[in-house]
Amino acid sequence: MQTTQSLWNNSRLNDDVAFWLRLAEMTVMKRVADALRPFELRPALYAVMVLIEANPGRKQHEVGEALRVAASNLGVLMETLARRGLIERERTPGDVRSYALTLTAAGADLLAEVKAALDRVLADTDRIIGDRREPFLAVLSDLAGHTALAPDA
Amino acid sequence: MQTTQSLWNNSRLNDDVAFWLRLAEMTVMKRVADALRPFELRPALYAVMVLIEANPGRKQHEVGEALRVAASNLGVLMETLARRGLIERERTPGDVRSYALTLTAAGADLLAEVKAALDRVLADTDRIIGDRREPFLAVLSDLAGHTALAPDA
DNA sequence: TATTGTTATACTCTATAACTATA
DNA sequence: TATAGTTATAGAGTATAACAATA
Repeated sequence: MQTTQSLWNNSRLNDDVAFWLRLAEMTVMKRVADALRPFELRPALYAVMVLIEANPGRKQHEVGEALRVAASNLGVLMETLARRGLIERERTPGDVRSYALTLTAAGADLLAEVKAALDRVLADTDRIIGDRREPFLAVLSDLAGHTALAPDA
Repeated sequence: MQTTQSLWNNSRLNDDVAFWLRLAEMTVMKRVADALRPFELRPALYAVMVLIEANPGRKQHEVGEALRVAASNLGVLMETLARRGLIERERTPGDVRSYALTLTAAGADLLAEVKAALDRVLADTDRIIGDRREPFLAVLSDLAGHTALAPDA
């Protein structure tokens, strides 16, 4: 049955970057979400943990900017991770309003496990991408506005 | 301020296709959603209309498969479009259970307007992608499993 | 038995506004 | 005045299961 094939071939969507971007993102993120589920983590929570691990002591709104998560939504994510004992929030000395975010030992341990599990899933997508990885990432970064990589100088 | 830059550079996410895919998709689809809002359409509704226009008479579950939208959710979308008089659902002669989907004249008129508005937005992303368009679309298609393009022969 | 489509419900992520407290 | 973070609420999309009607 090649029903869906002809549907796409007849459609303007076949040439539409936006919707192929959407389909590809859905497919990949679904795999990521499935890999995270056994750890009771969702993509947003995992991304927060990775960023905190790589940048300990950062403030909440800094993590939010990097991940494009609104401050209001990030607060809930942080509360979830803190309540599970995976991250720690300490008031910064300089500014009492903000937190310094770090992973707890339990958080670091869990993250190591998660990364291993996720690597198996992402290895699959890496294989699909093959040697097109670098130019592909470049386009994605450009489309994302690469504000997270190269802010207006 | 280059706060977010260092956050990404220190992070494993910097090399992670899944999350760059997510950021790029969010950025582009936000523009699409903004362009559709004046017409009181959402991305999912627009995609349905385009697919019906290009493939008149198709059944509901066929459109759902092409767009990767579950039948349960697609029914609501169709009801929305039908109630606005943008699509028409006629029972197929061969199978009383299924619908033959077509755009109404009003639906076709609206879609033409929407496409013009959307072209202006997508032209912007096209400019960013430049001559990398073809290989970029190829990777996206591969990641999406290209089941919508080349079903198991 | 399998398929087409519907209904209901829950979950995830995002967006917005109003708010407190501090700088 | 501006910033850091919280709370509440709404919206869009997805996922699942149970269901009726038909093939």
